[in-house]
Amino acid sequence: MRKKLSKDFYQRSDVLGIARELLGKVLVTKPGAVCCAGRIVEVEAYNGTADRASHAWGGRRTARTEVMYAPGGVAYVYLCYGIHHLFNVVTNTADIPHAILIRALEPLEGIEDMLLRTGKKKADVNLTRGPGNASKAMGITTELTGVSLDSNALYIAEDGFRVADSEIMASPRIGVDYAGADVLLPYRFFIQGHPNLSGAKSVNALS
DNA sequence: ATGCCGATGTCCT
DNA sequence: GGACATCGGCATC
Repeated sequence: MRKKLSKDFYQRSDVLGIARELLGKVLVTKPGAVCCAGRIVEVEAYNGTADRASHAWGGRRTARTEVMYAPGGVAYVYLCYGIHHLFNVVTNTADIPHAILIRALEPLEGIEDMLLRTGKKKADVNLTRGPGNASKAMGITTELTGVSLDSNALYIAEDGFRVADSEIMASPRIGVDYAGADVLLPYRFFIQGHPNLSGAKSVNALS
């Protein structure tokens, strides 16, 4: 059985710990008549105003990023490169703009609908590999930004699946070369060896 | 297997 | 005008 994560889960201050705990949890959407579900296997933490890779670096605040300053437990979905809808989870309390990017999923339910939405012919590892692909497969668009994660249309649940600490790896984040020294921060977390992982398969630093 | 390129909304200089 | 939390296709090794 699935149990939705509570607001308390998201509103804690340790964004790195929350990111790690999201591995193995189940993301559920209902973009149409059919529920879709995928297990989270890769995430990246964005550590608020102090993090040069974050949209909220230096306290920046725009119409797009406003939702990052909301209390934790809502979705932050933004358009990347004008094309891809990237799904993030907002964490911490009001005015502390922490967020966690969901980068890859293992498809569990609604795979036929995922294929229709993505236009892919086969459910291979690319279906939900990478943040743009994962969001597209799950039917997540910028229309869902600001939506509470206790909504029936979009939530994250615990289903008893356990990820051992020894399976959890950390590495620098992907695609943030502009972030100065923060490029090197090991804020990407993933389940070791999982087939749906994005980025370089080979060299992945230990956590 | 690796690399370049185009698509293109939002934000920044 | 340029950069960007990306991806797939096509060219080349």
